[in-house]
Amino acid sequence: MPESPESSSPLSFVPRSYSLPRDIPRQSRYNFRHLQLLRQNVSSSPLRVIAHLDLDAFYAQCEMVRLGTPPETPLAVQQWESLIAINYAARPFGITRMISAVEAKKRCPGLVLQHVATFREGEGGRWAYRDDAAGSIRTDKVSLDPYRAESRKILSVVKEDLSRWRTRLAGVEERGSEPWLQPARLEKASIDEVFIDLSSLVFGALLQRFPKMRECPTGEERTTALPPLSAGALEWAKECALVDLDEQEAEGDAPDWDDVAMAIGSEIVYSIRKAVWEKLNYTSSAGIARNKMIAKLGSGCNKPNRQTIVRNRAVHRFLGGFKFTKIRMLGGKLGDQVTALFGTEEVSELLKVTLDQLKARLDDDTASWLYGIIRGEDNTEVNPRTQIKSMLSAKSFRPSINSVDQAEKWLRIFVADLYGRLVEDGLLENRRRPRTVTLHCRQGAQDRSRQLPIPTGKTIDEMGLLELSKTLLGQAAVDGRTWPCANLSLSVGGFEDGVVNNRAIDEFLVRGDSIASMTTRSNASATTDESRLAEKKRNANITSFFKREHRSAGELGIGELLNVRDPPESKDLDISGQSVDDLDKMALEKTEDANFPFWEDKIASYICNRCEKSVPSFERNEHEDWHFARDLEARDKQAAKTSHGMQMASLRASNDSGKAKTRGDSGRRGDGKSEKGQTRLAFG
DNA sequence: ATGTCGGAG
DNA sequence: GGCTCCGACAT
Repeated sequence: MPESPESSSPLSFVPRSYSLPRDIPRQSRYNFRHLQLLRQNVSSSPLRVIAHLDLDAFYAQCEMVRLGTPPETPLAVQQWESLIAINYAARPFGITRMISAVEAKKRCPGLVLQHVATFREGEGGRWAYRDDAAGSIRTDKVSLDPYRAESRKILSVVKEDLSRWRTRLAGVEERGSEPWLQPARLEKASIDEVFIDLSSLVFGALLQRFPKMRECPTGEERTTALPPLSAGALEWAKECALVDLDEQEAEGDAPDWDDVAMAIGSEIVYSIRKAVWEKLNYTSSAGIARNKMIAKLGSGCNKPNRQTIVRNRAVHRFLGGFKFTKIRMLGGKLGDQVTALFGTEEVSELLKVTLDQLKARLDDDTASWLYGIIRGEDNTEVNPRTQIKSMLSAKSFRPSINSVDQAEKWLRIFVADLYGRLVEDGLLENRRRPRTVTLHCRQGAQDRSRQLPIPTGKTIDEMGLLELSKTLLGQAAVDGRTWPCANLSLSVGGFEDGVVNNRAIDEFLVRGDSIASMTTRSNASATTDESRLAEKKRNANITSFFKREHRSAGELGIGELLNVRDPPESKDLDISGQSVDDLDKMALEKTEDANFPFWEDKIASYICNRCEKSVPSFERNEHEDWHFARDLEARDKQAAKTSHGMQMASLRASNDSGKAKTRGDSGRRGDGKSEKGQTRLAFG
């Protein structure tokens, strides 16, 4: 039952206190280099913290908010005679997605049934909520615009809260220059889901709350272990949705910094969910873990309105309890194939299969990926792409339609739909425009499509799009084989950015790039001299940025830049604990500039013994950290490869022969080609 | 560059 | 089941 995160029970999901060691210190598995990787959201960092945030029964909540129905009122969203979303109040009545509206009403007479908004033939291309929509399948087309609009609002609240965190953790006002603390990275995964890479914020919080962590050594010393934590250092609130630890781990054991990182991540996520609830009245669920795959599984574990933390020490037990078909990419034919090949759907069973056995039956890439993924390995990046790549407006016809005339009526509606969305996307401001328009139609099992370039230089308007789509329809219908048509759709794609001045782009590259993305890029394109050069250049830019920042920060006194202050939200969220004493004490310790992680004041250069390039000494730490990150990535490079193609290749190949093969150059290995079977991280 | 296919949410 | 969105591959 939806309720405010706050009202559910005060301060759930949030650790009660952090503290520094007071009993027997225990060596951390992590060192200062690992800590530094966190700063740039490097995906191979063993301290990484990823959140997956998922709105509960999203379409249903949108209607609850729009109609103002209370959380305890059962409500379902209807599309023609079927249901596409059911709120949590309705679920106890046995209402599921695949029963009919009539059946639902029988099971729960008090159910509020709200039909989705629709476009209607001859009504000016405007969607509306209509009482008679359910019976108007012949004249109406579903519109998801209201949900897209809510999705955008929610996303902006999430962003706002994340940026509030960054500001607080950075500890200085933004002054128009690059902040030293990277923003959290956000990936919109679908209309109701986002991934957030919280690593950089967690880094900021660690430095803020644990001054010891700022005493970052230089050079070889950077592999010095992080300060130890004592057994009672981290006390989780008892309501915390913590996944149980693996068998060989005990709650009584001293936590390590990855646990602290998760706790901080959880706190940030809690504050985001709270903001979304308070500002927009939506409840959400979340998973917090070291990568996207686990975070995503976690967010589904305690719905609705709960967040689930999967600590690194809990990953194996957590995953062991799942069917592997729940893992992304294994929900389809690849999953079926694996099930058939190994006679099980359980992760715990599949864990017994060796890598070689997997490789005997799947192509190498798929086998390695599968081997890693069921062991909790997933280094895929949180991809900040926010830009839509294509837009599609479609309608299924039952019964089918039979003429160009009928089809053209729908084209008008498609065009109105797409045009409205293009405007939202920035068409009018000339920020973005599509290059192509495509028409698809289906006749029986036969799919066909026709595509045309959108004339460049001319403004795109509804008339123009309609003309193009009519042309396409004409092309598709020449042989008459398109009728009867069961499905028609129009899409635009190949978006290009409008005119932006070059200086802005330049600046964006410098500002937006991180060591993480540089590393990724260099993996993607086998490292050429050019790319190496480009990397170095960016690296230099980043370094010089920090030097700049150092100087301006120097005016304030370096102590201020990273000064200790109250943990954000500490009052609201009751985190504090006794750690304040420790923090105060540590704050008094004078921190030397040389101890700061990101800069040094030397001018000489040295030759890196890894890549044999000359590197200015002041870049040495970054440079070595960069190699370190690459080494980590190289270890599970296979796992990091995404897999859509692998699936297809593997499936296709397995249809031909017994064993799947990778084709083309997709099997190319990077320079980290690494030993077979050596895909696990040393940490985690 | 265009068309086809299939996966996922 | 309908509606999107995406990416790989073939041509």
